[in-house]
Amino acid sequence: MRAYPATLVRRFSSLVDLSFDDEASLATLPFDITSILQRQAILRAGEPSPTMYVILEGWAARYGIRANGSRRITGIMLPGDFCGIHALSGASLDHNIAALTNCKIGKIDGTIVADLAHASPAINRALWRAKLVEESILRTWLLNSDDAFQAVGHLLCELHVRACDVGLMQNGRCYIPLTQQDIANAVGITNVHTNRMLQKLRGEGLIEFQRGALFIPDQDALRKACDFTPAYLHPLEAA
Amino acid sequence: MRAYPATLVRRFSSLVDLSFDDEASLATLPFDITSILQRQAILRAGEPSPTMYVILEGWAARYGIRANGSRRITGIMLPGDFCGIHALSGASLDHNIAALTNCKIGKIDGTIVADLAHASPAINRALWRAKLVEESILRTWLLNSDDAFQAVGHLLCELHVRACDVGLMQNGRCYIPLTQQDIANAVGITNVHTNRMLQKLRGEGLIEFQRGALFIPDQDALRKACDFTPAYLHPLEAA
DNA sequence: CGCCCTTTTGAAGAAAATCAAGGGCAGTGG
DNA sequence: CCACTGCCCTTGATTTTCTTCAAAAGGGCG
Repeated sequence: MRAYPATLVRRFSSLVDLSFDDEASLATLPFDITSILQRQAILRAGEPSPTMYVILEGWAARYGIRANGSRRITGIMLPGDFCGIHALSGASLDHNIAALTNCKIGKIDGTIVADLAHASPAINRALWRAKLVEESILRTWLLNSDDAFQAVGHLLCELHVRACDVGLMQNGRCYIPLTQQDIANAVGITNVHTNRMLQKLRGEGLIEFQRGALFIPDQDALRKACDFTPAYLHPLEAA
Repeated sequence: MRAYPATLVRRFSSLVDLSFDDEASLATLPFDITSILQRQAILRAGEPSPTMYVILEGWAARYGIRANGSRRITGIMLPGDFCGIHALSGASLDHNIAALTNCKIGKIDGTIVADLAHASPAINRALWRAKLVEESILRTWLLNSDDAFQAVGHLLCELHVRACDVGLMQNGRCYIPLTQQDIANAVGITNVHTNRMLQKLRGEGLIEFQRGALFIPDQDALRKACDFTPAYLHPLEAA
């Protein structure tokens, strides 16, 4: 049995230096835990929910649907990631969020978070930084979207680092619960082409990736091949 | 001679309902006006500037440089747009910002903005919403990046709406100071292909676009062809 | 006029999509 | 225990989209 508030504290701690009071506020933040089954919706576009959500367990994805019905994933969410920061500003969501695996998510009253942010500069900063990291990830996806090989490798680098950050790594391996179709939807290519890029990455000895289990034999080599630098994921260290 | 603070008030008003006090605070916000020449840098990646900037006149672009030296524009900025919201959270910028035209920008002490946001819920919300609109634009670019024709048309729709919003329209025409190379860098295709997509858009009677002057004869037709809906640019109306 | 920058055009080649089919693996049910 | 099913991964052949390379045409400006 994990203490879920720790997920929240760990995430905030990775973004800012928290005071004892801040930690206490976060640790005692009241939230309802909801279970979501794999491939089910967490939030739908247009919902003006006054609630903030935190992923406590499992993986989720933000995605949009194109006119032709195809789907594009625009973000991956891991334990500790927020969704619904838009709730703080009363905006409505413009994309969908669905569970990639079975998930447990915490629902938090948005006004409580807003009050907390108002009371604590550090928590306010953390929320901004979390959003800025999301934005950096989006810009990075755009930057890499020109070269499928690089984009696939870069995505795996990103997910590897983020999974590692939240303790999802065992023996240098982590389980990435994305099908090749999911990766295709995230990178903006077809599943067939994704398969070929993965084979190329495997063929060059840059990754081992089977049944979701990702192992990166030589991190520097992969990062160099994919032009990946992790700084944008860690604003605290960078500053 | 324009009253530049009006630019700021107009922008905030488009994001939230401002009280008289809020308007007064914004209108009297002290900022230094700096002129930037076309194609010159406004901010460079890595600068941990404690300053917030507002575009007062002219157009600017956010961009990143890839390992191979090529450039990708990840955002266009018009008068009233902020850059340096990251300053509020002490983060450093992970991309570059350069002037597309001669610009006038206002430099504002980040701590003053932070204080203002702390004192006024509406201003705080406005800053969040501004960032959320930026994020929506990024997600939309990702969503459209699979089809060059649609992406080019969609970008023109976006810029048309945004230019209109800030009063840059005359007789249904607006001047968009992007070269075809710029559009190519924004959409993630080559300038040659951009040229052909523009010709296709012209050939289908969807746009008139010469020397930067954009006219859209039938807005519905273009929007339908490019799967464009402007809601994401106007969070206030949407809510 | 001559220069520079941008747009346009053409032809060839690379990258990725599409279409279609087969193969592996886990779960289900007889 | 085995056949069946569904989902995902893999492969091959073909077509489309986009890039690359190269060159010419157009406009603004000294």
